[in-house]
Amino acid sequence: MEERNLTIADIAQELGVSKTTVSRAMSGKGRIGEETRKRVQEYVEAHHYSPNVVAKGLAQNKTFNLGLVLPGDYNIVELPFFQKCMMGISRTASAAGYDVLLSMVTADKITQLERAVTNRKIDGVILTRTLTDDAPMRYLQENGVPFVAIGSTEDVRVVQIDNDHRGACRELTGRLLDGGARSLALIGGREEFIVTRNRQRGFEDAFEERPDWNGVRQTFLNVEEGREVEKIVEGLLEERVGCIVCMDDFLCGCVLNALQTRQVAVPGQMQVVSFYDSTVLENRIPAITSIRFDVEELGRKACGLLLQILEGEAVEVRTLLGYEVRMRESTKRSPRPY
Amino acid sequence: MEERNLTIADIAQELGVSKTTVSRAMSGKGRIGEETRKRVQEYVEAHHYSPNVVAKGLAQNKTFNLGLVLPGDYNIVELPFFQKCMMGISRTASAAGYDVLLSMVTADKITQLERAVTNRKIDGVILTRTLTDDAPMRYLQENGVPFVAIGSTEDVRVVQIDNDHRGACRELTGRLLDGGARSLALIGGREEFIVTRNRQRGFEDAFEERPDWNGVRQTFLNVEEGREVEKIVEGLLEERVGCIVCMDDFLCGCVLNALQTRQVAVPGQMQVVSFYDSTVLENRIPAITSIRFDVEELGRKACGLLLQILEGEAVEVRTLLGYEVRMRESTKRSPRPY
DNA sequence: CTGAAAGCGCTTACAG
DNA sequence: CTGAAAGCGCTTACAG
Repeated sequence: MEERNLTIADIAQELGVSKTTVSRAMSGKGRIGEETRKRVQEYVEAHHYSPNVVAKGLAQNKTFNLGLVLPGDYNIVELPFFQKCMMGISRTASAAGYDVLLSMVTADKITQLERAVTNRKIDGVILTRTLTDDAPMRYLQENGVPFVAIGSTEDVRVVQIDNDHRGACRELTGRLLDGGARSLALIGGREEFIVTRNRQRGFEDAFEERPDWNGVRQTFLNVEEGREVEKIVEGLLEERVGCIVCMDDFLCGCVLNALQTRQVAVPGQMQVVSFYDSTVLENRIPAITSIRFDVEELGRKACGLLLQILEGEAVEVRTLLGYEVRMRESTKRSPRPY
Repeated sequence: MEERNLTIADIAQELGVSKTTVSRAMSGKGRIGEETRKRVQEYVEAHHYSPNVVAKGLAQNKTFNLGLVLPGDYNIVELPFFQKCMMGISRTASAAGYDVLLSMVTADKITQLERAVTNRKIDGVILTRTLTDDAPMRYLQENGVPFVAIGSTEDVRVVQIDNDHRGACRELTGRLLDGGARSLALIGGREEFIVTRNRQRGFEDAFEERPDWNGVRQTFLNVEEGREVEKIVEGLLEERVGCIVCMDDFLCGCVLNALQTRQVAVPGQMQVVSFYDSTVLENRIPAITSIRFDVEELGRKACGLLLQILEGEAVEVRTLLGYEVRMRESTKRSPRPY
């Protein structure tokens, strides 16, 4: 308890030096005698002194807080993503002496973010996803707040970091085509999420790379509910589509349910893949072919970028992280093709 | 941008009053002339002045930050709970002029929490779950940091708030028994989570209330993986158990998968219920009978309690929130009992 | 009702 | 290499 009230002035007095000296001994800035530094450091350690970061911040016009913007809407499938992101971010921040301040925003309300900025509680911000019409991003730009976006955006002024969703989807789709898929359907979520568009592009890239492929493909976007998926799947079965590509594990789960209800065997009668590998499908049988990203690493790097920016260092505007395609049972070449 | 640099001194000078007066006009503390106050307030609004909360904090020895402790381990089923909690907490905090600082802890590492406390970045803490051997809780107590725990604990000194898991499980189990269940099994997660124990107690309460009930019941705790569930279900089928009670939706999902694989009809041949209603099972067919809590409300109230404590108000040490039992198809009385 | 001054716990030119 | 002093942007006894 007592340590909590120990101040730099106490130490200075105790050691018979000035506050300036103590400050310098701790920060390492400014010239200071080796011996003096040691004396101070020993005292500090012995008494478990730790500086008041808030006061330090006030003097330096910094807060040592990073703002983390999280969507407040509930979408179960994305939750593991955000949690892992948070983990990576908060670890990296912690290691650099920063803490993470939370701002939850919804499509129409970014007041929590505004508060944090207005109250000067943060030095910079990490956005955890990008939208086509991105209110938080706009706000930060207008107010000159440094930030990095997890996700992609065409605005070349924003420092952004993302997994290569397009490349990943291109490769996965390519494998399906090369594996003999003749008719396939893509089911995706909201188009306002830029990641949705990138996945779609990757899907299409694969066809463009194979001009000789002749088959049928169709795309359903902005699909959000299980009911919609149900309808779509029903239609696809009538049209004898043989492969369903889902943009995320929630949609994939719905597709699997719909197929199960209708007694359609996977992969026997229908191949199914997901463009995102969360734990939602973990216990599914058969195991689902999908793409895996290292999300915690994404969080760590995003935070690292922001930290660099805050240090005044120049950073790459665009960072693209890798992916891993995991082929599993749901796309095993079917013994009796549909 | 300019507003961001506006200080109380600027306003004082501009208005020809002292900083003291400006400060008082804003805080409402201390006597001040109605006219002066109005002048200041008008200026403040016109120029979008907003005080530097950090400086204010330094002067008042407060931070206006609340620490939020979240588990860093990944458990998909609990994620919606924590997200909703966060939402409720951050909204309430925001409304009261506080921000939320994140600390992710794991079973063996609470360094992020320690950092936040040591750095004097927070005024109080909210714990989002309780454990039998709770390291974060112990740390906070030892360091005299005010906190409230979401969840229950026997330590009567800690301000705690929880949904009535025990009562909810008692009622749900009771309904199953009254509905004619003759042999049932309880499958639950880690015993170190106090919520697990409370659910188990509620389960047992129901039997004690019905001394005439004669049937078979068994309990499996510390079940964590799909494989384990598989084994258990297999055994239960051999023993002709007719009702499986799952402590959470993850376990329930595993149970359903196992039953499906073995072509066991729900509820026809087996009744299944879950003690926690997340969105994980949302699209399951049949719909699963379970218990529903208002988690965002839980977060709001927890935050409200902490805020009261910080204001020096006395609060109820123990708050118990309600629940809702949702009877669904998975427990419809079977037409041809097993 | 209002203000000058000291203080919150740090940092950092500036001078020595 | 070290220190006195001013400053970060607020609040708050104390005096008037």
